[in-house]
This record gives sequence, C-alpha cells and structure tokens, in this order.
Amino acid sequence: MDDTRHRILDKALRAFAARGYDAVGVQEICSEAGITKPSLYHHFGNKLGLLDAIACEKYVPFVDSFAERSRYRGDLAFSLVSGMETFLEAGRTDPDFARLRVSLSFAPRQSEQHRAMRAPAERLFEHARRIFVAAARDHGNMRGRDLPYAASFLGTADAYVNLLLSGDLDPDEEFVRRVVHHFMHGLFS
Amino acid sequence: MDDTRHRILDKALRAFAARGYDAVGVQEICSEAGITKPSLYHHFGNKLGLLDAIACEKYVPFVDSFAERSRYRGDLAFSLVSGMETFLEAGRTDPDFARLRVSLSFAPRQSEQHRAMRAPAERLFEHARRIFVAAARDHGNMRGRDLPYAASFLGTADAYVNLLLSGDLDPDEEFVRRVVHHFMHGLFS
DNA sequence: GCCTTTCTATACCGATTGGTATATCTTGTT
DNA sequence: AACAAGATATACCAATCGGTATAGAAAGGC
Repeated sequence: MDDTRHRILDKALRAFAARGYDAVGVQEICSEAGITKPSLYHHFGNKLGLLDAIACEKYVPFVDSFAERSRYRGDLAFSLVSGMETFLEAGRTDPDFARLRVSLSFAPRQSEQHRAMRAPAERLFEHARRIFVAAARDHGNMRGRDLPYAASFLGTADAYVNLLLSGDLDPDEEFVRRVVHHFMHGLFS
Repeated sequence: MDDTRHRILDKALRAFAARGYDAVGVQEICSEAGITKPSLYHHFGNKLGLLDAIACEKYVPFVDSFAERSRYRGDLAFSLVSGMETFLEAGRTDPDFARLRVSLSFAPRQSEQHRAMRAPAERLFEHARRIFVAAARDHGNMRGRDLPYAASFLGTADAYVNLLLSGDLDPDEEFVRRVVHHFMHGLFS
C-alpha cells in the first residue's frame, strides 16, 4: 500500500533527524514501521533511496516554496521576511525534516548524505542569491556581493531554525521582522 | 611513540572531515596511519576517544583563541572582526578540523558526534554571546538580543568558513572588514 | 645483568551492517 | 474462476562493524 511507503519514510526521517543517516540501520527503520526489509527495499531500492525520496518529496517542495515566496518584486524587506518565514514555518510544521536539512547543510562533501541532498541545496542557494542580484538593480551599492549575502542569509536562517528546534526560541512575526531589519540595517537600528 | 598518536589522530580527523564520523571505520584509520587496531585502542580507548581527543586538542584551543581575540574592550567592530578572522584563519591553517567542526555545528542532538563536541561548542556560543552582552552596555538598543545576535554571527561565520573550504571564496582582510560592517550597519552602507 | 612499563601485532570475537533469493499473500482484471 | 502484478514475509548471505585476549618488542630504571 501507499500508506506503508509513507510510514516507512516517516520513521526513516525521524530516525535520521535524531541520530544521523549513517547511525541508523535499515533494520531499525523496518521495526519502527512494523514491516520487514524486503518491503522497504521494494519501495525504495536501497538505503540511499530513502534519502532520495526525502530530497524529492520534502526538500524540493521546500525550495519551491522558498523560491516563490522570496522572489524579489521590488521590496527587499518583504522578500527576506517571506524567505525567513518559510524557513521557520517549515521548522514548526515538519521539525524532523527541518532538523535533517539543517544538519546536512554543512555535511562532509564526500558523504552519501551530502550527495543525496546536493541538488536541492544548491537550488536553494541559487534562489537566495537571485534575491540579492535582483535587489542590486535597485540598490547599486549591493552589486557584486550576492554570494556572501546569500551565504550569510542562509547561515543565519539555519542558525535560527536550529534555535527553534532546540526550544531556545519561539519566533513570532515581530521577531522575524526584527531579524530581517538587523540583516538589512544593522545592529543599532 | 607520541608521534604515532599524532599520526593516528591526523588521519582520523582527515577521514571524519571528508566523509563523516559514522561513515569511517576504525580499520580504515589504522591502515591510513600504518598501524593496527590494538595500537589505536591503546592510545584512545575507543572510537569515540578519537573525537574526544579532537575536542580537547583542537576545539578547546580554537574556542580559547576566539574568546581571547574577540573579547569586548569597548570596540565592537574590532571584536567582531577579530572573531571572524579567528574562524577564517582556522579554516586556512587546519581545514580538516574546520570542516569537521562546521559539519558538526548543527549535528543531530542524539548523535555521538554532537555529544563529543557539545561542551566546546556551547562554550563558543557563550563567548560569542558575551560580546553582545558587553557591547549592549555601550549601545543600549542592543540590549536583550544577545542570543539571536550570537546565533546569527556564528551562523554567518560558519557559512563563510564553508565557502572558504569549498574554494568559492578567498577572503582577505578587506573582505572580513566588509562582512562585519554588513553585520553591524546593514546591507546598504 | 634483570625487571617493569609502555607500546604494537597476530588472530580472533559476537553483533550488526546493507542487501537478496525465494515463496506467499493480496488485489484488481478478465 | 483464472490469472497477472504488486506487495510482503521467512530465512539467509558475505562483509564489515567496534572491540579484545594474548603475546612479543622496545625502552627505561635499578
């Protein structure tokens, strides 16, 4: 059944998020999902197929959502607030995926995890970059700095998601607005 | 010999940085170091002992260096530039350790890696926080925001280290100064 | 000389790893 | 009712995992 497939993926995601891809055995996922190994391998091919499915079914939609909501339409603050909200809302609605994504955002380059998540992660970076490239047309002195701006913005976003998932933070709208205000106008404003 | 111990740790660090702690077997580290398992276990007790040694002999000095160089002495820009330089210089002088540290900065909380690096990582965060707590005495409207400021600063620093290690960035002094300027005064200045 | 301590290698351990050959069961189609 | 196709289980595989019991070198103190 398709319900089985969903249950397997759910348990796998939870385990990967809690202890990391390599530390979780296939057998454990099967036990948690109440099935046996051949069933898992029927649906996903191999262990890496679980990550691929997560990339396709979770990461890609997340990137799409970020791309659409943060697209520059002439108001940089609006794009950055929307983008940051996308990150934080995803952390609330699907904390397991958010934790996995954050933990893999700086993963070792030769690891299987990094390879599986690489494509959507790079797309995410490109979309963040586009915001600043587009905004530089209206704000000349931003020109040519889109790479460090994108890296800084995403690094900051991941740091806040990490705080959120740790329970050290419960960001409301006002918080997000202030965070972006800091990013745009500095510490003292 | 003490030289053996150092060689083991060096190979372990390189492998962990490239592919992740769980993906690297003890046997592989031994082969790389040109020794056998009992020798490794004599020096480090168990596999986790390798991470503990890295935490003690690499992470702790890094945190100490950051704490001393970034200590607030009345000039926030100077502290932040010094702190950022500590990160980037460490990425240049010891890229393997830097890659491992960055890859573990958002590691799953229940993983062995996270537990081993937790203490120095939390100390690093506390020292970053202290900068902003101290600076808030001179700049009143920063007060009470030290947690998000520290998270954002460290997230940004890790993002730049990650770019540096990927070869997408070769930050000079001017770059660091501008990054901190952005952090303090915003995008447009 | 001898003895103790530190270090290293041979050879092995049980447990778990990812993965599969084969058979059975379920389900919709004709 | 017969059949085909997808889904699940039993039982197994070789390989690798982290770790160790035992014994032989090496080295310093006496």
